Amino acid sequence: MAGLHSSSPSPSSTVRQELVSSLKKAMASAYPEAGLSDDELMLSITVPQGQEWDLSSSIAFRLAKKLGANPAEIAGKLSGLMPAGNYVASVEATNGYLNARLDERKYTSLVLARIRDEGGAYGTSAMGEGRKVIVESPSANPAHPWHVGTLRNALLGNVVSNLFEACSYEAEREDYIDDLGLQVATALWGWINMGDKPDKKFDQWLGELYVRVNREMGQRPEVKKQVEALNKEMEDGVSQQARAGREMAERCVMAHQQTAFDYGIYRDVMIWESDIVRSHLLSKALDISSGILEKPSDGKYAGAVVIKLDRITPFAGELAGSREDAKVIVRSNGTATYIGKDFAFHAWKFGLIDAGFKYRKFMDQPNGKPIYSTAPEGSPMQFGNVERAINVIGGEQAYEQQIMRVMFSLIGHEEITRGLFHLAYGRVNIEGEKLSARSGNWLGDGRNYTADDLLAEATKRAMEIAQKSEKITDRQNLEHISRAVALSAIKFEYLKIATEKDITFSWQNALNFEGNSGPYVLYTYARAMRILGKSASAAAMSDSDVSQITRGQDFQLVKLMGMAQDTVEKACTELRPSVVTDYLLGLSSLFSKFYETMPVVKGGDAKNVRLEVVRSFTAVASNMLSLLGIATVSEM
RNA sequence: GGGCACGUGGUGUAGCUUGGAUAGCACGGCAGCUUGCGGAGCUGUUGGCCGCGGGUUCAAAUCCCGCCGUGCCCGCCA
Repeated sequence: MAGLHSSSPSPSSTVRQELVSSLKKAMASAYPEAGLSDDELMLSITVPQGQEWDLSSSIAFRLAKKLGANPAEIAGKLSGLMPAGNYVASVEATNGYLNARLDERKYTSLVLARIRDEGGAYGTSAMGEGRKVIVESPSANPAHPWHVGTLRNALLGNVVSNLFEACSYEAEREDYIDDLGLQVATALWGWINMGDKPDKKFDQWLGELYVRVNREMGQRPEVKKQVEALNKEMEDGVSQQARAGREMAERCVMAHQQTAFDYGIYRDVMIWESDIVRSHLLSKALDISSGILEKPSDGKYAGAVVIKLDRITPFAGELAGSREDAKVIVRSNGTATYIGKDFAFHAWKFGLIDAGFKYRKFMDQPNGKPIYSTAPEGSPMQFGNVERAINVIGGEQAYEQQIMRVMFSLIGHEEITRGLFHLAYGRVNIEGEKLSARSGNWLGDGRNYTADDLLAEATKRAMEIAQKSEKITDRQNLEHISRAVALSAIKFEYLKIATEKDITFSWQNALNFEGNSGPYVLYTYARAMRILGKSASAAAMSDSDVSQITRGQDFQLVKLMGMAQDTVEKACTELRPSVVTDYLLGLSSLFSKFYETMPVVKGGDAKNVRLEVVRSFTAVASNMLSLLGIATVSEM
């Protein structure tokens, strides 16, 4: 049976290792003085673009520099000293490159056997064994629905967590709920004073109310004053207003969770801002950082607790870009600023201070696991206390995140600075306009720029196409299929764009199901499933069947399938979901070319091995898709 | 004023961390491919001073320096 994780090196890295040791031997014999490390050898190996060779090393160029010799000559000499190995069939020198050809039969056997044996675990890694990481996402304001920008955060957080888990880390999916602050006070003022009753999904209703109150505040200064007063009252945690605010926020978060569930996004724990305040985490954080803080008795910052920026800039020169000379941690009225609270919160995450949080079950999730939540009354549980934390937060907050990291260094906890990573993602704009929850430009004409409306629109579009499909035998299942296709389109569209880049949202792109898209990958998968369905026999492939593998599209596909684990490790290390989308597009495209040119069911002697390649493709594609939170369909 | 991020065919993008042999892919345009395992596909074609200028190197989209453009940030808001 397949284990939960693969503990062996990938087929691809197995053959690269083989090439490295062969290179090493050749160099030891020809150029004992070269002194290149294994890492340098490994890094010199690439997969060449052309189809002629399978692996290539540029190490001769590096050696040439060291020895003052001609690269072509060196490569020629080395290749003469590199005999065929287990998987590497031959090595030749071309223009200074060392080009290796794999034994396609042996290598195909290796890859196909690994996929067959490991099944759902194929592509996973033991890289993070025994390590725990917190992923904080999406931390949406509980005053309005998820808009198309919030969705980017939620999808990124989900995939990054999946990647960590695929690499054997324990990932704690955590959502920070800011139920205090002006945005909640604003919505609460509307809830109390405008007398409306919720007549639609609560977050949508509340968001529309929130926009109206913001307009009201712009016109009536007294409303603004009342909202600010409400904001202060909420912070005490015990007043009627504070309880009303929490209750409203909880209803909004429940509605957010409905959206999350629709998108197949789950989490482990919610940490509420009001519980952080209640826990007096701040004073504990101030205790451990007193050495770097000051409380000026006069001047601009009189009565506040601040950190002087000249303490920080020697460690992070880029923070010199401030007009101010200090950052306020605690306001003169005694309440913490955003940075203050976040610093305290992260001291808790890393186990530096104990919050004494109490937790209760917040709600059940469709994946069968409950979400826990901090709460005024509850029981202690084990959350937090990690050595690594990823904050999925918009790039516009880079400055504050950076200050926080430097603060940990300054109080002697360099390891926290190293373990804390800000996964900064680019903005999601709508038609060149900055998306703003407050202004209400997420409210569209007919369809809103919300995660809910996006999914509804995409599902509608998928349904239109599915209804025309003659391939869907299970007509009862149209709804399910359309939903899956729609989700694949949306998720893929977001995740394929490099995290740091800004996105301009357009309905046309969001509803495009062709080309480099999720539906394209699903379509390819469905065709593969059809081929498997057409061949009744699932006879195991034999050694003689492998001899039918050619050096054409079949072997190209096998080679790419051999790189699944490398892809997952790279995506996890670099926190880049687009590494996985790229891989899937390449895989699907190669598979399409493969079945277009090489008959499977009518493949004659090659039928068995080609069927095994098709089976393997479905396994690899489905494993990689599930990392992106995308479910497959067997017909569409 | 300063800081950070981004700049790749008409459009959207991959590659940049770790320099390497013709810069991948999609959309759009044009021309084809279904009595074949599924046309949400496949094939061919069109289109690129990799923002600009220097530098390092045998070799630069990739590294360094300087510009330019766009976005974001520099609050006792979050």
